[in-house]
Amino acid sequence: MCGRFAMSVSELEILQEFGIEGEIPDFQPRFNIAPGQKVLTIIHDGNTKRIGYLKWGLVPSWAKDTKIGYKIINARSESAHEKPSFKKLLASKRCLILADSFYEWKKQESSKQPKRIYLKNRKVFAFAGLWDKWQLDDQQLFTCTILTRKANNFMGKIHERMPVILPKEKQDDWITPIKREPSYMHDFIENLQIEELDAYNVSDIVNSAKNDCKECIEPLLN
DNA sequence: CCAGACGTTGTT
DNA sequence: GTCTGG
DNA sequence: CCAGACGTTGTT
DNA sequence: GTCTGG
Repeated sequence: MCGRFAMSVSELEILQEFGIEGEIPDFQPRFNIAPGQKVLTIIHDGNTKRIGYLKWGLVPSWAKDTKIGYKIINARSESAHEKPSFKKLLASKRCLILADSFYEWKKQESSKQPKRIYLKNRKVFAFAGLWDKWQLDDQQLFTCTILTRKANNFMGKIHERMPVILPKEKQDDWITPIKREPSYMHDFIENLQIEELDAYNVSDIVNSAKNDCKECIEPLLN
């Protein structure tokens, strides 16, 4: 699963890495992003690639209220193409969710050790995400969820599952403004090459989402 | 047909 | 135990 | 994901 | 909105 991550690189690095023009409103590096918070994302609206924020935790357009969002922070990529809640989003509401690392808590006998996982090349990357727009009267809400898959060999040492990370050369493909068959997107994900990952232990200061500070991403000594 | 769920992870 | 907040 | 709250009525 | 269960 993926329930916490970081996006601590500079604005300039993001603009360059994802080929975006202009600037990012309210930009700030984040060290401890939790469900329910805004996350930096890129979509293609048919004309241009747009960078902006979505709230993490999917609230489908049909939801009667927004409470469901707290639960749908991930979507299983193995079955998303046949689930009523995700099928249509997979066809036409795909987004990049920007990150430079994510956290997993490895279970020990009686405790949990938080770990920071990042690309071996240490670059900023993109999770494969789905988004939706929810509306009721004059309220509207744009939300997203992170697709997951079975852990690869490396991640398996830490956790059963892992987020879907898009290799750089597949990012534009993922957000192409063309409607795709859900099963096509399922195969697309299944055939992705999983990036080389690395990990280190971090302080349990990261446990509390109130601590959005640099110490969260620093290697734990001893 | 209508009613009711629609999700994930981890744990039991 | 379950829900909310971060 | 984890942490922390979770309730009412009446009185101050 | 769309799918499943009855």
